[in-house]
Amino acid sequence: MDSDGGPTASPLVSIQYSTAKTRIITTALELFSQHGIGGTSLQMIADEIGVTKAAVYHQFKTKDEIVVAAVEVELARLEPALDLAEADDQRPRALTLLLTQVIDLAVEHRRMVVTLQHDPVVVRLLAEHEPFQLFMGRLFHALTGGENSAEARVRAAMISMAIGGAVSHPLVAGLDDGTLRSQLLLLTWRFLDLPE
Amino acid sequence: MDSDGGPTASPLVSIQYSTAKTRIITTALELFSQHGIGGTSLQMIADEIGVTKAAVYHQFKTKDEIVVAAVEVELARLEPALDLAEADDQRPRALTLLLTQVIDLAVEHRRMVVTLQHDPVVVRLLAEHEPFQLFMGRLFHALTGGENSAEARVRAAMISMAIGGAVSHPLVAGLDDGTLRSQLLLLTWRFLDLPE
DNA sequence: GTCTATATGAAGATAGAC
DNA sequence: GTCTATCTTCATATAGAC
Repeated sequence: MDSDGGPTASPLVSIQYSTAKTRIITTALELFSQHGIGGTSLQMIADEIGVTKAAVYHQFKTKDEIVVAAVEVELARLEPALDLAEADDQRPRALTLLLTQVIDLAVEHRRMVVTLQHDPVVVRLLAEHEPFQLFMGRLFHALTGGENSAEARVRAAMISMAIGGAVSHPLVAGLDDGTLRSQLLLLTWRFLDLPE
Repeated sequence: MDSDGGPTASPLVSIQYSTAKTRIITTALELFSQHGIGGTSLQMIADEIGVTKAAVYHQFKTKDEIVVAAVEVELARLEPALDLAEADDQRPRALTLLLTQVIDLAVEHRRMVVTLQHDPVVVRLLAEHEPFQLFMGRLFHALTGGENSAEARVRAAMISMAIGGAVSHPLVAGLDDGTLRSQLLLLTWRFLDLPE
């Protein structure tokens, strides 16, 4: 698991992978969301695809590299919404836009979100991998509107955890996507005092 | 890791453990919060205490049993507050009481909360271990006030994840306990429209 | 309650052939 | 791009002595 110098840097922009790499990433994401990252072995990924471990290692030198690529693919989904929010100079509207997208994506990818937000391996990679740092910085800047008070920080932390955490909570497991989305929008707007 | 029939049932009331067991549980909790459960081996626990793996196995037959005991110890901290909330027939006051305690405990045990709320192993045990199920049922009944609408469910999920998730969020890592606690109280009250 | 010693399996990772 | 074969390390777990 631990490589010497950590994963090599790569930008957080939609990269084109070979079909073999793409199959591994897709499979890995599926398994990560089911078993967590620590609970997913390269053997499991290989078995699911129907190849050997060695074939997987031919595409990615370490497990960390697979995790980075997988997290990158998922995070990249937020990028268009983030770009839009940053381009908008009217604060409430930009925030509304961003959160709508975030909630849509979170609901759509329910099972994945908990891994991305809380898995210890992802947390470590987020801390080590500079492109992730920059991206999270942009995201939270957009969320706080540049404010840096204790209240702004706690509010941003709460709202991102509330959305990301709620979608995979047992209490809402029975709700269909539409209901969950509209309730999340409603309650998020109320929490942030945004115009509805 | 996987035992045949799952961990044996045991009630969620403060149980007295032998000093040897207590030492293992305390050490395990510390290591779990640092490395996650999957990232903590019995060897690490044994080394930290200064005994051998076999000595640990003498106290707990499987790793799952250690995890159950550890989670039980942490969850049990919420029990007095939950008892009080259930005994109170005035809804807003009971909820206020419960949440104040929850926030206090979450802030005090910041690093532990993320593991308890999101580690895949804990999630599995919560689903398998009946005493946990009952306890979480009580907790969410108290949170929703018995209401069962989609809005009540999403609100309860959001608020528990917002509190539990925010305390270990990088954005608030620099805040001292007092500041974090008061901001969480403020924002939680506002979110739930409770009297301040 | 703690130890030594050991069984068994699976993990991450590599070498080299096809 | 995939394979077989192999290496190393470490995990959970057990047996039996002190």
